[in-house]
Amino acid sequence: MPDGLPPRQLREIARVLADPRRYQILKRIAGMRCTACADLREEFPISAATLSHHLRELEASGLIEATRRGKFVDLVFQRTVWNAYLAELKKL
Amino acid sequence: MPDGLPPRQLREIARVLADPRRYQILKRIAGMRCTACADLREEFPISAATLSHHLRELEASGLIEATRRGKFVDLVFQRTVWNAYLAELKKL
DNA sequence: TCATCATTTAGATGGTTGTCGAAATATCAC
DNA sequence: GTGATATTTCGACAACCATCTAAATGATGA
Repeated sequence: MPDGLPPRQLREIARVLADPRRYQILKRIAGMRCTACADLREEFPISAATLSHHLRELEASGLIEATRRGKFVDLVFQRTVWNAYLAELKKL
Repeated sequence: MPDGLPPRQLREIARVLADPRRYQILKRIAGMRCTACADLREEFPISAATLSHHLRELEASGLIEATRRGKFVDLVFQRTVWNAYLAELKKL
């Protein structure tokens, strides 16, 4: 088992998780791989700018990875990071 | 196994956990039962008013219970709620 | 190149919240 | 009661943040 996440990242994740909409978006990405932001916009009543903002935060926290695929963006949940976060919370 | 926590409480917990100082305070309470706010004030450079504010939020989220004991306040970590929260996160 | 679609950036705004000092309340010791 | 100590409430302020619109960038296809 490698070391846990650095404190900085732990704080980032907790902060990112605090917004309900962002958490929903994360759940959706974790549930099925997303190939475009537009997929998400169909499910959440949110502007493109706001969605982009949330995705940037989620990526900065390490919970997702976003790679461009032509016009679209490929969003994949980083389960390893998620599990490391859960492991940290479990210590408490 | 009883039902999970209601969505409102899940959101509350996530929000409460997002503040680093509050998370530290929670860790301290979880680590050892606190019999006074003053115990915490010795460890964290924080005003009494701010500490009171954080404790109120922690209690409102259900993560701790606070009962008055004379001049002091007895703070106990609610591990059942914590475990329920972890169980919820684990679903993702 | 041009039109179009997907996404990001810039800038603004309204709401939330962590923080404090000061005043109020609660409880105990005398 | 009086005073001392512990905690809460009040009121205010600064910082942060989710959100939007509008404009810019990236990428495709004709």
